[in-house]
Amino acid sequence: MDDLLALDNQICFSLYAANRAITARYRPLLAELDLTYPQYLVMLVLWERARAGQATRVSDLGARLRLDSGTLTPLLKRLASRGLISRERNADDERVVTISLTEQGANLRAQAEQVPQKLLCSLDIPPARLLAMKHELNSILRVIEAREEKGGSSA
Amino acid sequence: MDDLLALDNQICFSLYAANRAITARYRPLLAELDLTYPQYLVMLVLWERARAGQATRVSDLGARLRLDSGTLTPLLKRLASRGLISRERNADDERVVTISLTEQGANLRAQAEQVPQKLLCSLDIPPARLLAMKHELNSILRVIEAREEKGGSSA
DNA sequence: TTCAATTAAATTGTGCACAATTTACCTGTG
DNA sequence: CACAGGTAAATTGTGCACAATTTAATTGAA
Repeated sequence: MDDLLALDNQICFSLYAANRAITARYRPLLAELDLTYPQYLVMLVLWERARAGQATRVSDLGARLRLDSGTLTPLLKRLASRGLISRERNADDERVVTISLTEQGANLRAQAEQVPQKLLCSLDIPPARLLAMKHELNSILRVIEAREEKGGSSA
Repeated sequence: MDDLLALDNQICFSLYAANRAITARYRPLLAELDLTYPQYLVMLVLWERARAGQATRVSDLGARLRLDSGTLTPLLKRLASRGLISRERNADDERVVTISLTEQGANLRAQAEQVPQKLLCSLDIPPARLLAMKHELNSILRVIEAREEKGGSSA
């Protein structure tokens, strides 16, 4: 049975299933913050950049999370309507929208700090193993994204 | 810098990004078959079970792909409207819907056979490495799903 | 200066995911 | 038989992803 088409032989299915399973593990933890998983990722970037004193544009979030404005614009509007962030057109370049944390949004970080630890407990997998896996995934991601620039489907 | 909240320290983000990157690699290949990625997964299960002479219910697809009827019902309706599958209520248990391949759906397998090979080329990553990764992902998936049954967020 | 080309974000439209509810049907017990 | 309890799929509603187009602003030549 060396069937390349068998579901169990698709790496991508393992990735797809594992991703959804882990996201499902996050869900109850993030529900306490009233955030979805993509919203949580956006907040992580914003907290990080705020600490570094960097302003954040929609396109910065897009570059970091590999998401386009079609995904981000409505997501950011929802975060804004909840009072966690503000969205402002730049004065010197009206095309650009700058995203800033409100005080409430900045304060949410304290609660979020417990999420990674809780998730690790909830997974109950040796952290070293998760770390190794993360490196492997990142390295694969780099390969894929490198090829993307060269437009390339090989053969 | 041991900040657990840093985006780069979230395993889940690597998983999320890698999953989307690989799915994006599939997209042009599957577009030739006029299938989305989840539709492709459903077809894989159907081809596999048809070969084994097994009938397939909506819930079988759900169990295999970890998807519920909320996702599957509309997806299956789209496949049916394209003539790739048929959906029929069971005679002896009217709650159950059996999914069968049409001739057209069965024939599509021939074209799909080239997809895994093309994807491997397009990724240009040593297959052994992908295989190792798949095993690791599956093993993590098993741990998560085992805990799920016991309801369990640890501590 | 003028206007074609670019750029940033928003909009539109399709298709997942998934929670929650609903509908229809089956099964077992009294 | 009646009917409570459970099961299978469908429906409803929200929120991503992402392709494709649009809007508005900026830049850079000729």
